[in-house]
Amino acid sequence: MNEVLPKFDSTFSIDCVVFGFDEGELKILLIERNEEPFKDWWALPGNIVGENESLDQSAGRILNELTGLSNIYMEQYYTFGDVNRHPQGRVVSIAYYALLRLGGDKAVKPISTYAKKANWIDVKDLPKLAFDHKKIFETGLEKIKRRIKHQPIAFELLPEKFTLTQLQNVYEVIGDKKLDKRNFRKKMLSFGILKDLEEKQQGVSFRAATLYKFDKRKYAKLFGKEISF
Amino acid sequence: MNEVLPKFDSTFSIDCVVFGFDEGELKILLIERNEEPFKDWWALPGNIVGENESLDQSAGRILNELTGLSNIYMEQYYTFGDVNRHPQGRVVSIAYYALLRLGGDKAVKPISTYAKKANWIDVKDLPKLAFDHKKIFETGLEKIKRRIKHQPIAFELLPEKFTLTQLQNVYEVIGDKKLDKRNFRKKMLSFGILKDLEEKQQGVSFRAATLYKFDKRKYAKLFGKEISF
DNA sequence: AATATAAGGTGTAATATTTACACTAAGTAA
DNA sequence: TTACTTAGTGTAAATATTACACCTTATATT
Repeated sequence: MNEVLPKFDSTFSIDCVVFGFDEGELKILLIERNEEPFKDWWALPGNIVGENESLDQSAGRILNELTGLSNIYMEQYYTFGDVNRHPQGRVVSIAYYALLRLGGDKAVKPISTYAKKANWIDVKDLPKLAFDHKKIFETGLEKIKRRIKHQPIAFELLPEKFTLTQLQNVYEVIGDKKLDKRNFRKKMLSFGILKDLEEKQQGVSFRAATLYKFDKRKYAKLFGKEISF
Repeated sequence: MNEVLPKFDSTFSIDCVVFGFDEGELKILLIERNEEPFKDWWALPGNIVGENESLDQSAGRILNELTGLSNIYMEQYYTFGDVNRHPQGRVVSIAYYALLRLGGDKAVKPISTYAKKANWIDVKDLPKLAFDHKKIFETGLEKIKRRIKHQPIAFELLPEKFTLTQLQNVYEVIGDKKLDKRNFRKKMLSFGILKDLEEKQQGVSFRAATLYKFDKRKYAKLFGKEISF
């Protein structure tokens, strides 16, 4: 930065790819737009960054307005800045993905005041999206596909207590590949980052599975050692 | 984006961490600032994004102005947007790392008109940096440390024709860890992405090593298979 | 021309990891 | 009691990783 700050018509926004996992399906939250441009189109939730907000704060706010939840797991992953990506002017958009637990106790219902309509939609069955949101989504999906191989993000998509089969399911759906049950369990348990809760699933037909939770402390101690799926 | 675009005093810039590798040392390009704020401090090369420039174009331009080179390997890796990161107003900065070949035929000399002074400085011996550039640098270094394990970016730091020892050196310096010569060669060659040029180094004292080049076509064919160091 | 020097280049055995594969156990529902 | 559905488990073969030391080759020196 070698000049005094020049100003021209430009601004920046956040767009969020909010992933949720439910019954073996990976979904994202889409909203139906109420305003031009792209009125009535489906779009990623997003908004302009406030004057006194950091990017992370802004993303957190958007997610909170949309879901009522705070402390959602969230990572910034790429910034989209093509000149003409927004028909009304230069808008650079910083993209975040968020991961959240759909299944389990409480289902997440998008808050209707945020947009005309908001729905969970299976990533395999997405409608056309406004702006360059298709590209933003695809980049985000690629990102979590890579990241799940080396970082413990799968747990963010599951309820706190989960079964090994559920966990395997997350890996299978995101990696788009069936995995061997015995090998999956052996490897996953070998990392030593799961805590056996010595507790069984409730309210299922048929044999109940053992519940586990992700052990953050033990994961932190791996420091440096790579986990790899 | 649900409103008409609001405007307030804000802008965005690009900052670049330009890595170069030479004789076993990993360096970055720093400039000495000529203006307030942080006059006379060392900083990452960067600039405001032009009105009609995409982010990638802007980063390319900055690197071209600085080095005279185009087609430098470059990746956007993170966007920094804390409210007070720039003392003169809200500036969101999109960070890129660039990798370039210092060694070999032609040394890269930073162009002096770009800044009062520009130097290659060993990453192990960096001065204090302006703004939040230390954090930007550290994030970038982390990024390439991770990325070099799974993507063929090491070659970008070497001349087109290189020896296996030089390549091993890149991995050792970036990974901050000595590697076994025989194992390194075995594994690297096993990927089948290096082309043996059947040609020897010139002008070295002592036994000349075989030269290789990175074979992009073969790498592209690996599609999906992961390379892993 | 003989010798010293410095880096290049190579193989193998021990260990660890990954893969492929199929049955029994447990709990629910009819 | 039986049928159904998912949970849970072990082993052998193949592959990948690690640890490790010496000879080769080209140049520089005497």
